[in-house]
Amino acid sequence: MSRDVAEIEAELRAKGVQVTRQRLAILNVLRAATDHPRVDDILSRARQDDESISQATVYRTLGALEKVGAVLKNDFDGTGARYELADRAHHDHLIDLDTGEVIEFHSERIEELQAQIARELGYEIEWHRLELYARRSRQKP
Amino acid sequence: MSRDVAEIEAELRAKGVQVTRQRLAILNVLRAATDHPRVDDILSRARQDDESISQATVYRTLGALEKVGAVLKNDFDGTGARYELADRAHHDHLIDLDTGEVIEFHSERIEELQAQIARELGYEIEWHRLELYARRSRQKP
DNA sequence: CTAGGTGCAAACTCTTTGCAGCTGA
DNA sequence: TCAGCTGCAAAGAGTTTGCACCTAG
Repeated sequence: MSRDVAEIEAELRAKGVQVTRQRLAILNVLRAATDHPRVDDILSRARQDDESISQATVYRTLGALEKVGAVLKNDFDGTGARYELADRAHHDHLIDLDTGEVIEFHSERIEELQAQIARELGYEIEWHRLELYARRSRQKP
Repeated sequence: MSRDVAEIEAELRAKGVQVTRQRLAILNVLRAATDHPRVDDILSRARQDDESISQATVYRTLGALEKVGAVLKNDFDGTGARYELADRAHHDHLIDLDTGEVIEFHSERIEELQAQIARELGYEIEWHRLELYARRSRQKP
């Protein structure tokens, strides 16, 4: 998976989304990120590329990219949005309560159970959010 | 489950939490609620009981109650916190994207799978959040 | 009596928006 | 060219906090 930015760029154009210098800088930041950066992090990282980019543009760009499904928005700790590129397979998150580290995982079985539960309630899932807040297990001391 | 407010009150006292007139009003609001009210809703409902209660008190009370595990905080749509009494068995939420209605459900199988996944990653779950955003299934038309 | 709670209003954080100028296709 | 994007600064929405007074236990 994990497309490179040129590919993402082409897809955005195909969807009629303008790809500007600023948007490219933001996409590059997300492409390079191994964490799930917050808006301010994205802004400061993008500024290393493009000195003049503004906070408003970052918000507007992330909003636009989210709308076309190019990025995913999260808010693990309720202190503001965190973003990631939506270019890989679907996954959920486990958040290390001590370090804040975010680990991605996927369980087809859980996905199926969710769909089944929704179906039984008369619903079809549009999307879902599963976050596990956890601590490292104690190893034998 | 579903304890009445007098019981909750006693437990709070046992935990060293002062139970004031205002806190009681808020607990009664949550006890009576069938939805997952936002802070402003809780404030206005509580004011029917106690005219003078302030917004700051609602925020501080909900914070205090959450800290001792008496209430649960949610934020389904990212537009602010919603609260519910933590007096029933654990459950997750399905949010109707068209009506905003919140349906509670529980799956022991999903809980187990979550714990298993965490274990495999070397973690122990402290708590988790599972939200299904869904629409009513099409019936045969 | 007094540690802790309350009301009020100001302050804060995160996010959105109006506007005039800029720019990608 | 010109619809759409951008920077700036101001405005919003939700939440927190300092302070003087009040009150549960």
